[in-house]
Amino acid sequence: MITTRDIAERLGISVSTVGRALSDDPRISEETKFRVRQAASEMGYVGNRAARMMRGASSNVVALVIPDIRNSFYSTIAHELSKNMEAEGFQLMLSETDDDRMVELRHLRELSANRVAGVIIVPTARPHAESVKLLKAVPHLQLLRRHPSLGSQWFGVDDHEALRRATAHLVTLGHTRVAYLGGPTELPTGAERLRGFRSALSEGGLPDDAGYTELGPPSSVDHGRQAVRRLLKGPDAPTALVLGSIQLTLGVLEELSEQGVKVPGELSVVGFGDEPGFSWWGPGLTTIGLPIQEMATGCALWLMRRLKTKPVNDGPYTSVSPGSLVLRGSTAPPDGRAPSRSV
Amino acid sequence: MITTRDIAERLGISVSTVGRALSDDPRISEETKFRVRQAASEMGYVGNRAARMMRGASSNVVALVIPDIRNSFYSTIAHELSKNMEAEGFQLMLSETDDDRMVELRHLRELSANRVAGVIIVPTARPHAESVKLLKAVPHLQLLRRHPSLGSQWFGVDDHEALRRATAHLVTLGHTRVAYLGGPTELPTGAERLRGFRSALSEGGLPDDAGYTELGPPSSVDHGRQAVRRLLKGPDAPTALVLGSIQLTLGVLEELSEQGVKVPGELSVVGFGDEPGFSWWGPGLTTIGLPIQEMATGCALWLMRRLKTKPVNDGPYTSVSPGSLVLRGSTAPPDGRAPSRSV
DNA sequence: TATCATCGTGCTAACGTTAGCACTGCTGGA
DNA sequence: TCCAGCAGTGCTAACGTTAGCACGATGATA
Repeated sequence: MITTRDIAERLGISVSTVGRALSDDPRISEETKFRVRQAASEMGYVGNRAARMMRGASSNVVALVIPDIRNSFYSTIAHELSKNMEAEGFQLMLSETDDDRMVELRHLRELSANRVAGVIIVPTARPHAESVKLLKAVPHLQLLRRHPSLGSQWFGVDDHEALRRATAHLVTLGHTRVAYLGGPTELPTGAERLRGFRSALSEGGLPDDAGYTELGPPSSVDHGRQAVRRLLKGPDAPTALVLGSIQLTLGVLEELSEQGVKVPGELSVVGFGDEPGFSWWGPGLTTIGLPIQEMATGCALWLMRRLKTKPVNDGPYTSVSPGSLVLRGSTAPPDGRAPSRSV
Repeated sequence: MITTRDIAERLGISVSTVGRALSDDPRISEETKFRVRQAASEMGYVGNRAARMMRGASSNVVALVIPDIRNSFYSTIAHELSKNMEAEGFQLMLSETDDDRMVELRHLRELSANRVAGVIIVPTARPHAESVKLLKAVPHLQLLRRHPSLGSQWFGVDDHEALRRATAHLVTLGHTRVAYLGGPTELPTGAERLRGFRSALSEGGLPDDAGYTELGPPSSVDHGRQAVRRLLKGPDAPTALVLGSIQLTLGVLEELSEQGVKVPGELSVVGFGDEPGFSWWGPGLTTIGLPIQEMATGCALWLMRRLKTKPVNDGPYTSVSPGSLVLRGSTAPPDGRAPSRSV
């Protein structure tokens, strides 16, 4: 690897001059700068950020810690972040936790060792104590999920309100046997979504738990398939279903397609998220749309500002986006008056 | 930030001893090791990889340079890589080029400055000369696309064969007006896929270009929609369509759904890739399945081995996976004898 | 008793870069 | 004529870690 020293020796000048020329220091004459740049380019010099960091410069790497990049929700987040940060000269480190707190911890250790400038994290349900410690030493931001021990910088969705609206839509249509399939209440988002679901039921004068609630691993397509199979069994099967996770929605849609369940005739469905394919699924999936891009851009801007300016305004910051109900064909009154169609 | 020096001072020993204790050097007594580890843990010491790198250690970061992480093909790749590398103690840096060679160059500059240990890249059509230079200074691996100047380490799909088979399937069904919609021939993959398409037509005794070929930006869902709109206009519209990119496929499916085109009655369709949703689109999309996981794992293993062992076996290496045709309901003979259904 | 290997530890230099200070000529004002 | 000021450059130290060498103490061997 070529160093400033190599350039200095070749030009017969000092390393200081080379360094200053390369950083466009006004004290260096234009002629010297030109010669240095010329030589640097010819010799293929690339500055060593590790060395620069040793002199106190901060890294230009921001880490994104998420459960699974294959979840298109997170890949959209990653894309938006990457785009915004590239413009500011930052690079993105990607760490997948698979919702495993020990994997999360291992990643955070590595990220700390690499002295990343900042971390955007979708934390696991109960982060390890050491993870908390490591995160606290770095500017960080929680995304979607929120764990009290990780501070109050948080960007997320109003999960309660989103699920409340989705469920209210079904209740208004006249459904009384409404099921919910979502993530475990161990996750703050899971708890909030379930709460929203129940609020809507209560407001509609329905019992807030009639045994139509299935909770489980939120990132498992397979679990979605199995759970919906269980829900639809039996004489008192629900006439409507609200979902609380993208991956579960994918599984449910696959299963309903395969079983040929008539939607919305036999079952009305409200999905979670708005993936490519949701619009052409059966009669079109009514779903809870999430402002992913806006959130990601918000995160990026917040963190960039936080990293550029000294830690001035590090007070609590939360940004809550509402989510919106996208109405398509998969919801109708329970008696099936609306056109019903097998999927 | 806590350093080995802080630990040394607190324990009244030298930094050398601390360093050795932390790296489990056999020369240090167990008692000292214990005290050092204790102190390090208490004080929240995290080794500084930048400093370690200055002493010649290599970084533990591998970069993945791709057009767009939202493309689920690439997110699957990223996931598999990340998983495999985490197990070996490596971290993943994510760089999106958006198929822009200048963005690609900027990323490669940053990656070089950060002294990444290796790079896995899906190169743009014509990488910048400086990009080539930068890549050559680092162990790297081309994925999917292959540019001659970037060396001969390459993992990819047999695009020619995949498209040939897909097209042959349609020709065998009796289609004579078969259209292709894919990426530009500027991209090696685009060229190969088009060649495969034409091979199948020739083998079936059909003219290998009857004006049913549309090439364009392969990552643009919108372009897919527009292109299929153009293709279906006019009296001699094709009766079958083969696709050569995932994003284009997504666009085409959306457009066909919206326009209510009968598939496979009016048009038989073979998609590219196998996304969630392809199975429930209309009658089920017949599509070209890609061995994404296998490829990603192959890449990861190759690069890990390359990074662990000294640059011994750096000869040309290519791995070609075939791809497989997934038969579903979207293809049928052109006269529409098969059950036709509007999507 | 003298010599020597062994164990555990300390000192120092080096990695590449940058910031502070020092130095050399030169110009211009007193 | 002398000195202040300035432009342009060089020297040196420092960042945190690690490897090479050196050192003192202990126990074993001749």
